[in-house]
Amino acid sequence: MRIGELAERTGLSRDTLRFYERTGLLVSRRLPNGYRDFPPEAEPWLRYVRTAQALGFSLAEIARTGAELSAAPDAAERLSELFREKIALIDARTAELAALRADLAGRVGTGCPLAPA
Amino acid sequence: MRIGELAERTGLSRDTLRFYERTGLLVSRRLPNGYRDFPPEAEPWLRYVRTAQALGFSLAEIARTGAELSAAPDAAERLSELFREKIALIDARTAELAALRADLAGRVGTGCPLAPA
DNA sequence: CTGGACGGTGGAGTACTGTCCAGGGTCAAG
DNA sequence: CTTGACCCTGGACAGTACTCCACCGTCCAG
Repeated sequence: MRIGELAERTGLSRDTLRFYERTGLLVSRRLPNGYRDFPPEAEPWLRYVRTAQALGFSLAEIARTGAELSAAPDAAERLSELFREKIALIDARTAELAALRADLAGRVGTGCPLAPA
Repeated sequence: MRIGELAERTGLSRDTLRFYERTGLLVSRRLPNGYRDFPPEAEPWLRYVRTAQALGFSLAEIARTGAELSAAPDAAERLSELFREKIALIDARTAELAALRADLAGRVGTGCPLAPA
């Protein structure tokens, strides 16, 4: 698939996709005319990238696990493992948010809401 | 309180505090010798800044609400309101994370974990 | 065979959030 | 009066994640 189609499917700009390729986050073959040719997996991969990014990972970190992944013989199992790690991270993040929420809720309506918790 | 003390109390660097002041996130008086003199409220305020930052607000946005706040006659009530807004945001964020978690959990162990959800 | 959509490259620029440094002033203790 | 801890300023630099641009090639429809 060429860059325009991938851009439309993922909602990312062409420039962003080229940028991702430069940083190793995305790979492509080249067509005889020099155009990039992305595999169909690029689309779900980019969805995953968004997820990881939303969890606070930098593009460099995501690229690193991506590279590690394509080198692994048991890629599917490794990826499942990554997903489990991300789930644990989400649970931790959720707990942090709950604590923050409790802290803020406790301050609502106090005379001096900026006082130390 | 001088910058060194505030830095130590908040765990931020002096440079970061000066940077925050430049961007309007923090205000200070000056001592006769030119040293910054921060009010005691600076410390809880910076804790609040951290919270807002963790929720994804940019420093500029935080500075804006801060300025608005100190201009408001009913500062305490306005701040309580801000807290309630942040709580709503936390709830939304938590829901997003739950959806993300469900998505990932559904993909764990599938033969092709990168396939569209 | 020309126009327009699409693709390529290299490089500059942007916004944000700091971090570091040189050069210099302030102040209290010894 | 010197030393050391602390403070000041202005400005350069860094990392992240894009975004935009000029200039050029490719390809297909009419």
